[in-house]
Amino acid sequence: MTDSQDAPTSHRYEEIAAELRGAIERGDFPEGSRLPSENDIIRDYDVARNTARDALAVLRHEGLAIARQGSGTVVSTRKRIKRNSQGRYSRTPSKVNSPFERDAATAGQRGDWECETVKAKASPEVARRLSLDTGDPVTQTTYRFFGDGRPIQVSQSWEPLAITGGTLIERPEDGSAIGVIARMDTIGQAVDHVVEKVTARAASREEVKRLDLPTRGAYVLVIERTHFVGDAPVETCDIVFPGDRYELTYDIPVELKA
Amino acid sequence: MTDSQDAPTSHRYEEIAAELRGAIERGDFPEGSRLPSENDIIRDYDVARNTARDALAVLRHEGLAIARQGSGTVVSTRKRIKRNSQGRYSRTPSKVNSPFERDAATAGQRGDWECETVKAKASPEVARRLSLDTGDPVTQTTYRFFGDGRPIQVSQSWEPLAITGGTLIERPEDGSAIGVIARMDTIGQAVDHVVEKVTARAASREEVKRLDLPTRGAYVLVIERTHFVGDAPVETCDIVFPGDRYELTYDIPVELKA
DNA sequence: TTCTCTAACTTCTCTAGAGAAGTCAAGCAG
DNA sequence: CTGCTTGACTTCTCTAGAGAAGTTAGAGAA
Repeated sequence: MTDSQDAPTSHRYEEIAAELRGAIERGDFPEGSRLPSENDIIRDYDVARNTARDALAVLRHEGLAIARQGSGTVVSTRKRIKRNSQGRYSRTPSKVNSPFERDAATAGQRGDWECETVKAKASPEVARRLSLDTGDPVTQTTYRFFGDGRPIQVSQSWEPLAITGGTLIERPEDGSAIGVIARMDTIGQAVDHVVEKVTARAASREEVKRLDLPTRGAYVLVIERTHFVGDAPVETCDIVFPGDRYELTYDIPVELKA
Repeated sequence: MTDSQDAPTSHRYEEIAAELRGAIERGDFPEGSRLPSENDIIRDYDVARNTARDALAVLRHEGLAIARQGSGTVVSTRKRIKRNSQGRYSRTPSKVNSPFERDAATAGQRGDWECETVKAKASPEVARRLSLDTGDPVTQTTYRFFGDGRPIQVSQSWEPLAITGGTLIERPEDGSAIGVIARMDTIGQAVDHVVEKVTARAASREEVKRLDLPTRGAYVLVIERTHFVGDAPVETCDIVFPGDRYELTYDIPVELKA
């Protein structure tokens, strides 16, 4: 629930942040417009540079503003991209677009992506998630997704070569089947459930670069996803989103009365 | 995936943060132990106070450390509490403990909670989520959950009085049935699915207080949950977790071949 | 027109302080 | 032994600068 009527504090940087926040919510600064610069705030409020920076940092952290060195601090979009698990994991996916493209279209954005596949050896973490031994061969695919040209999602997927090696779908971009479930079906692996673990954490330096996030204080949503055939994992994947830009929806059925 | 081998930077505060992070990972500072104070860092690294603070801020933001004014900065626990949707929404829940208590027990913690119910009028947001009109009467219940005595989850739930008013389960703490589904069953409302929307955002000042979070840079995971009988919502709820302390798991079935 | 350079911005990093506010243990008064 | 005060810590807020690094619009050259 939104509780933006925060109590007043006696701290100068909070006061300035609250004033700017109010101005943004009132519409004085529409999306994409420039907020007062550090020097403007220093002059207008008669404070030191660090205090002005702290005020802007509050707004940045709330996801209300984005700062770019040399360019200024602008009001960011507050619309979240909705990612729905419902209909995402289907045997018969759409032939014309991917779940990601549909999510982007729902948010009024043009979806686009790039990917790269390499053969690698399973790290201890990947081995654990795929029930392999460390060092076992896997295909590792790195994706980057763009919304209207700006990166909004990165992910990395691993599949055991013991399962896909030598088949038509050894590389995710090969073959005509779209999506892990349809691809695995073509080699007789019938995925029957998918597990998604959701966490939030600070963005790593690598993610800051790849997702074009602010250098200080950015956080991300991470989905650690695994496709299963019975108890056997056949694919695992890390999906990383900018924390303030996404909304993940899960629709959970409740079993009927016994 | 963990990528803690971040590239070196030419920034002093990042260097200091990297050294301290390394020391923590090496085990030099076990969980709960005190990190060097600002004054220690000023002396040891010959930097200004703000630079020392920036270094500690990096670790705080990563969830590696927690600062308390007057007391010091200590290494925090990195174990996440696992919240599993699997088995959470059941017609026949355990009689002896709640899902929350089981989650806490799995993390080796003693679970405890407090709650308070009032009658209220639906806000526009609550009305939208419950398909009511703004101002319609609802019961509003506020919960706070504790793990080993420390607050680790707060939530607020709303139910339309039009459904529960005058029944035995008008207030969630009344009656013998535990959980929304079992309670609704006793008045003939058969919940058949639950929708959970997961987002991450900066913690509000209110949440900082109620969850005992650091005053700067804290973020939370939020689940916006609604119980449905067919298309009709019968309960909606906001659940707020400290962002770096939880892991949410969803198990999604995949329909068999048609 | 198109390209390049420059000057005037912007944010980011950092120094060197000061005082407020909170914590905590030691020692003292009862 | 119990309760209170005191003092030595701690982090937090803020001042008043400086230079580095990145961006951008406009002037002038080709």
